[in-house]
Amino acid sequence: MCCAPIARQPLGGDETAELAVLLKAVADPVRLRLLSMIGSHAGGEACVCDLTGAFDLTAPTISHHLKVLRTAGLIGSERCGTWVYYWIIPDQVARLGALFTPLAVPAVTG
Amino acid sequence: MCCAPIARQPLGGDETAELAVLLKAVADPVRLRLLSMIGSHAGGEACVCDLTGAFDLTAPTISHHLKVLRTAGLIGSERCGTWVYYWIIPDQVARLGALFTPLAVPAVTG
DNA sequence: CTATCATTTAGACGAACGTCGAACCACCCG
DNA sequence: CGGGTGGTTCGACGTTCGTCTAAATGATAG
Repeated sequence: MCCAPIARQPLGGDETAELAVLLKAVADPVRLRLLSMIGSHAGGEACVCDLTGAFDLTAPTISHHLKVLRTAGLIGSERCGTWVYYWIIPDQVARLGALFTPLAVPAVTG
Repeated sequence: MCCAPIARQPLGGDETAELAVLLKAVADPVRLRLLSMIGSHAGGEACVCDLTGAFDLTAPTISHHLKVLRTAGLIGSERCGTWVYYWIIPDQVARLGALFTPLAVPAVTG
């Protein structure tokens, strides 16, 4: 599956189950915004301390959402002294984009 | 917002809330598969009777998932005599694809 | 070593979700 | 009009999710 065509050919149960895990990870306002903030951060890396301030949520909650994104393979993290930095993993994110692109153009009568 | 850039600029709370609704609609194996089946169907329209057989789920459950997709604006439906037909709404689906495409390429020290 | 700050883990609670069975509505056929 | 079939709506049940507080881990400063 190089481009994950949601259309053109019906997806099987296994594929959708795997992709749904990925989609569930981003199907939350906080996580979507976190992903956006990390992805748009200068240098490609963002510290947790930069992210926490943007929400009216407690630190453990932000940490929880970051863990979900990391478990899904969408972001990576590394501790650098006192602070922890996060970055986007482009390949996994690209799968999401490629999923719906073929559906944007209507199926030309099969 | 012409291309929904998840990266390049951090998304606001309102945008993410709206997009999360769209993502939640497809963040389910059954709905993702339904969307795929409808999108890949010859002629661009699929009858409910064609969809129900592919799952080990009851008809009400399939109907529920179709309603979620329709409420999200991802598919349209019409009754044609005895059967009900569903089709993809490309514009709304395209938003999902455009969301992650800019993130696929790493932020060039933006 | 102790104090302090940044982050994660653990446990608990209310809300939302996915599924089902039963009942209901819309249409076709005699 | 009455019966049968295809789909949907309703109400309920168990599970999962998002959030919190409290406590634990890791790292720097004194």
